[in-house]
Amino acid sequence: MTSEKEKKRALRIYEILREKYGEQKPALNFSNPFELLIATILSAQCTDARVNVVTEKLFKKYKNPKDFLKTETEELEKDIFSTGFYRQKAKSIKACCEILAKEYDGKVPSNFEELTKLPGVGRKTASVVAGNAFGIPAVAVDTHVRRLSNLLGLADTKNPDKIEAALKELLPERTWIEISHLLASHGRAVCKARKPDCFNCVIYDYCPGKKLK
DNA sequence: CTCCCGATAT
DNA sequence: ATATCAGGAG
Repeated sequence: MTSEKEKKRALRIYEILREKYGEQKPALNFSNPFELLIATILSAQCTDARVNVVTEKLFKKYKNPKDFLKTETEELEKDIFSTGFYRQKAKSIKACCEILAKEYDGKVPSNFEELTKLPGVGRKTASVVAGNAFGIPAVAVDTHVRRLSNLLGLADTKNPDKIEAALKELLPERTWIEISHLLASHGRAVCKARKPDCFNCVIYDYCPGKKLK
């Protein structure tokens, strides 16, 4: 139940953000699909800035799934400690690498469904990898996208899967990968969770959830 | 719904 | 000192 008017409005929001923030690339540093996969797993409940600090050293030490498999879990836990949830993440990465090595010849699968089956990889992580490593249209719903989508009236639910569906319905496929980045960028820079800077918001006029006058 | 956990803003 | 931030699995 998506009217043309709503689609128009959503596209307008996209265009304004696109104008302000320009070409978007992931805030996570990576140089190949495997690195993006690992970085995105680490980014769960952790800022991208922190993940980048950790991966700078991490990717010098671990180049491929086998490198991770050669290492004791305890050592890996130390290497990723500051990203939080380090036991879970170390376990996920190990299990992930096991599968990549055995079933995918050490490569990262390039389709969404296969990605989702990997340990520690949910729809958000799978969308990030599919979109940014392989150019497959996908909408990654992280906490920023969730918050801004609701604030902007692009979605009315806390359920990430439904937000993803709503954004895909509202916006043309060519904008899918970018809209996640744009909403996240705007969420980090201006429409911050703790203290939204509505004064400096370029989409203020489109925002029913504005906090300041 | 609960557990997993450190970093940072206030 | 503590509230808030940031996803996935069971």
